[in-house]
Amino acid sequence: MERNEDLTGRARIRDAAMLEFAEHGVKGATIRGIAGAAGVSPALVQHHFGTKEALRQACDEHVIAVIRETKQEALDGGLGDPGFLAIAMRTALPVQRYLARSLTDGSAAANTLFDDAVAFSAEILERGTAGMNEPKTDDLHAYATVLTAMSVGMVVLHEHLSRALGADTLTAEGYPRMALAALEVLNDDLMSPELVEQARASLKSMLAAGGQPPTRSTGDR
Amino acid sequence: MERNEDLTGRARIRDAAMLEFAEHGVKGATIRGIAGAAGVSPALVQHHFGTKEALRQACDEHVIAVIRETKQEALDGGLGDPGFLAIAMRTALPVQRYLARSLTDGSAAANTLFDDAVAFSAEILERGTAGMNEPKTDDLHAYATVLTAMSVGMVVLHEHLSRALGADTLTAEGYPRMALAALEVLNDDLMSPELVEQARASLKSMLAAGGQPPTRSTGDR
DNA sequence: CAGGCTACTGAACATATGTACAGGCGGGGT
DNA sequence: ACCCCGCCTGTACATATGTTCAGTAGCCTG
Repeated sequence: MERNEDLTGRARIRDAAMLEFAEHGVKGATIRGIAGAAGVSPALVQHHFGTKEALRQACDEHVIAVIRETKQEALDGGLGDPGFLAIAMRTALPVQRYLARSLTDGSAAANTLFDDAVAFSAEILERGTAGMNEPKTDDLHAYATVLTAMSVGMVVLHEHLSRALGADTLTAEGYPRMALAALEVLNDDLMSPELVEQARASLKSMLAAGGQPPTRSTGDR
Repeated sequence: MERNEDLTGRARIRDAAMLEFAEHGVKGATIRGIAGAAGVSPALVQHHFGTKEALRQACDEHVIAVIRETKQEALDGGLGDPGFLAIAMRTALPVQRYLARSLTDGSAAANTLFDDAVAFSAEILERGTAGMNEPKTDDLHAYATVLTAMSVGMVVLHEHLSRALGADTLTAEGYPRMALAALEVLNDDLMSPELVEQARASLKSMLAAGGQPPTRSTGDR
């Protein structure tokens, strides 16, 4: 499996690279910095990935794989409370930060990922699945695009969101407060009242606890 | 005035720097690239700004000045249709792109600008000005923060928005379609129905014309 | 054990890039 | 006329950085 190999060498470098890329940008991150963060020599990075650009592509592919995996998992287990936002919560933090940076740094993977998210969002809105209403608009594609951009934008701006709210919105500490506000900002017609109330209750309990999401107790993994 | 001097040397460099910074990031942009784009020698950049970091700060200060000026202008002339979105539309395109990049590259100016936008948004929401309703929420600060992040996020992700919609959302070509969808995505309670209808009508006329905002009926092109 | 393969390292190299320096050009004041 | 001063340029230099190369250690296979 890929996972076994993941724990050794190559994967450590790739994970470190994702963090460094996210922190300093593709151009700002250095091979030496990545190697240092991974605890290996700079030459090993070249040995495994050859070039910096190839390393970047490896990160892209890994992110795509994780996202697809997470999406499938969410679809199987019935998509959670506020849809996309919940999915974003699940995916690993380094992946999110790398993706957020890639969206402004520019990468083919980020582009297709965004476009896929728009298509997925449009699909869900169209055939109102699980408490999702079909919005009354004459431009559903633009609707889905804007909705996606707003969701993704909250991840891209997580640093500023977190600073303004006083808690990291990418962790369970600041996430519920942000998500609750998002539920109020967005149009009520999007979700059925029951689903809204369910999501709100779930987020409020998360807010009170300040800890892990409550879905942990239902035991899916 | 400052404007006369703006046309010569120093200002050309600063404007070129904003574009280069926006395009390649602070780290990715090079002195030589900026000088080339401005049509001057790399040494002149040093002569005027001394160091790359100082040039960056000069860009920051200029952006802050432009934003403040635009905001004041918008406040005096009665803030336009959908509030912040309209303001964003007005500010010069290079400024927006530079700001969007700075928000993810990290800069003190971008941070304070975002925080100011949140405070301004909260202020408007609190004392419902000009058709703006006070939202029914028990966490107005988070509400204002999320609303601001969503608005700003649309600018930050303008490249992806534009690709998905097939038209540049930072120009009058793609903007109305995006703004119309945003009006539908956001909660109706935010603005009074009259203001919503007014904004929608204005945007639709802009969409039909596909040209400049209706405030200037002199059709060129 | 021999051989080879893979993970890994230190040193070296070429280029890109920020920065400093010395000087030229043109105008305005004495 | 002379000189000073701001705008501007070409060149040079030190460093950062991506990349290459030769070589070592461990391990598996024959």
